[in-house]
Amino acid sequence: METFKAGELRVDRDTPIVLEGTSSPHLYTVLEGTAIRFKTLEDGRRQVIGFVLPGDFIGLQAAVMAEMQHSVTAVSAMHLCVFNRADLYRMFGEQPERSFDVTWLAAREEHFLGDQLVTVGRRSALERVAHALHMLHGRALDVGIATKTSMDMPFTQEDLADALGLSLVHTNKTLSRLRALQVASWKTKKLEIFDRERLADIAGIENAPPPIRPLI
Amino acid sequence: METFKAGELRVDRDTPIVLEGTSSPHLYTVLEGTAIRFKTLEDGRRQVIGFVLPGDFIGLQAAVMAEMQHSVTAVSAMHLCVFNRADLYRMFGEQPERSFDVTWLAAREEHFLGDQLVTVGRRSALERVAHALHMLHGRALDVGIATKTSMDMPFTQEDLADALGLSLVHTNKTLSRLRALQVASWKTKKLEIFDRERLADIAGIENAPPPIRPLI
DNA sequence: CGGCGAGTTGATCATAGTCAAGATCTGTGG
DNA sequence: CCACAGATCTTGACTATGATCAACTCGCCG
Repeated sequence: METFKAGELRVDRDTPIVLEGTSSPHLYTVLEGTAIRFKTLEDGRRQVIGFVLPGDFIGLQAAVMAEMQHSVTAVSAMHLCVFNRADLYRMFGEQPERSFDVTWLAAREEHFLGDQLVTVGRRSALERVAHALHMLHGRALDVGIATKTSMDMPFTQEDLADALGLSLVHTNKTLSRLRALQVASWKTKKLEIFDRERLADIAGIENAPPPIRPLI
Repeated sequence: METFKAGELRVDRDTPIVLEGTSSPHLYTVLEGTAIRFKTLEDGRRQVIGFVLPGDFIGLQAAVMAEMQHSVTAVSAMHLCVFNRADLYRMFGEQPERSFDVTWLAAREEHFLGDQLVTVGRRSALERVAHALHMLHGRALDVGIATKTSMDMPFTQEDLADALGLSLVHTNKTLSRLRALQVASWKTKKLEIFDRERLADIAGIENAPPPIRPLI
């Protein structure tokens, strides 16, 4: 993978990394920091379609299709590894293994989106919030940026609300409920998980361990 | 692509093609007919995460990841082209072009899901139904199974409701509204589009023609 | 003719949205 | 170190969109 590395990039919180409708000559993997993927309607309504954690790809869509279908903005300071779009195409010719891994990542992204769609389409507010916290904590554990009982939450409650298709107010009230239930508490950029078991239960998760990811 | 073709398959309406949580040794492209992709919660709630039309891939997730994350069931008689999972891996080594196209398809699927997520998360019932009809008609036009003013709708209203995160009853009432507005009418498996322009307008769609698809 | 799946319609209920006001937290400059 | 401003979070009161329940109709197939 080193062969294809074009450089590194550091960006601040709130920096747009890629924009919906544009085609960047670069794509990125996240070395450090977090971001949100989202789409915006003309009237300002926003849907967060995913959370970007270390190890994730940014800009694959633009590299493969003509242009990005969503925007990505940093929610904390980030450290990115930069690749050239053209090199991706070259890689498909030279490194079938890596190419397969890229497709794996795309399939995984599809999987996340499907899950999110079920959450937004068919779960109640309490289930949604529980599901989101469970997933975020689980993924953060995977990449080693969380402990069993707590993690940093660089997102705002508005980000979460927009991810879940709920209003900010209702999301906040639902978080209070989870706090009252002694399941999880999110205060001042810090999420504390008191009972991950129960959280999964409320979210309606039956579960299995997450798949092994390829290293990129 | 002929090299990798393992056979053909004909299935009836209501036949499950792949199941969530399983890994099939095959993957398919649709030559004819339609299907739905969906996920089910233990308590029976169902979320339709996509509609499968001719030219679409089925089973890519299972081929790339360990197992399928959603089920696919035929909603009309279908004619499928069958490939072996193992051959996909071989293809990545032998045909970089085709491999890139497969990744393109995965990225497109991701795009559809993102759109759907916006619809379910942030649009009103009327907007959702309008958006879904617009998209289905648009895609059907693309693959040549619709005219400018009408198309076959093998789905039930329950399928649509489950795709939009609405109840069946409310979906039905919203369809009545669109009929009253003289925009579109869906009666007995037939969708009629009276005013595609207006439909797009109600759905809140601004924009551009769909991307060119690679032939597989 | 009878039965079943799908679609239609009305009445009532509940979840989540909106509006509004206040509290708390954060960063900035004096 | 403090004061202030803007962002973020919190809580309450009221509203509205869509869910649920229930009954009925229609079309199709035996």
